[in-house]
Amino acid sequence: MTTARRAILRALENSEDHPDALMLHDRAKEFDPTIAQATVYRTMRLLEQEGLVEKHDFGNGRARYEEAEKEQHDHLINLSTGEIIEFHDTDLEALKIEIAKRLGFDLKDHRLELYGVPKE
Amino acid sequence: MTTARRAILRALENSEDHPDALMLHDRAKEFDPTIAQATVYRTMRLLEQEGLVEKHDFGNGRARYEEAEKEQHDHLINLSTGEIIEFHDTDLEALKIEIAKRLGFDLKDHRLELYGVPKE
DNA sequence: TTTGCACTTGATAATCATTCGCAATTATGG
DNA sequence: CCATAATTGCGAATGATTATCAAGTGCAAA
Repeated sequence: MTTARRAILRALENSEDHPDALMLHDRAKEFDPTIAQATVYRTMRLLEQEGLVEKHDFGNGRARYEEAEKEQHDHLINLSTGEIIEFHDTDLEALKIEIAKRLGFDLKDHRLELYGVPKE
Repeated sequence: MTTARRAILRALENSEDHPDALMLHDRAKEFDPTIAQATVYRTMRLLEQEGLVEKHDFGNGRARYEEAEKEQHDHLINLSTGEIIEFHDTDLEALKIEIAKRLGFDLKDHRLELYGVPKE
């Protein structure tokens, strides 16, 4: 456990949005001003492998991260603002597993993103 | 409508898998040996904007394409082989729309990928 | 507390998919 | 056919991410 990693972890914990590597770098610099961008990438990869972080691609070319301990959820992206909304639906979870089973597979992972605009 | 575009379209029509830009380039060379990689990218971007092609990211760093006229479907990726299986589920479609509505959004687009391994 | 040493780091170069710039070529309307 | 606009091929540029490598750091054993 090093200074750099502590800084990145704190930056991540303080982030309610789903930051990308650049945002994390900026935020981590507050705790360790000399931290390098490469260290952020290395640490996020490490945390992802450890299962402590989830990496997402919301389609803007760079990966977004969030802590992984939370209960299972999916994302709705507000196309008007870019805001990311988390949601959970039990029926949906069950249906995903059911569909995979029907096709002859054990579901190992999945990814669902809804893209929408505010009603009316 | 140029030679290059005809070659790319034919390559795409002949592809049942979900080819990436490199695969399309190789296949299109069969019809137009001098075609450039950049032309494939340009053409795919064009076709996507026209709504004739769908672009997917199955998590291997490069985009995969498929014709867009087909009926709505999602994808299940076989983690053991990389094979991509298309499926459609009416309940799932309805549920996506319903969830977006519940959150106050009109669903404009969505992306669902299931990753699984063959049962037992 | 030192020391040893494996693990990290910062800086920078390398990679990989994709996009750009531009001169040369081709499609197309008249 | 001709003129103009659109498209191509090539190679360079881009942007996110990863690799390299010498220097620095955490930490367990002495």
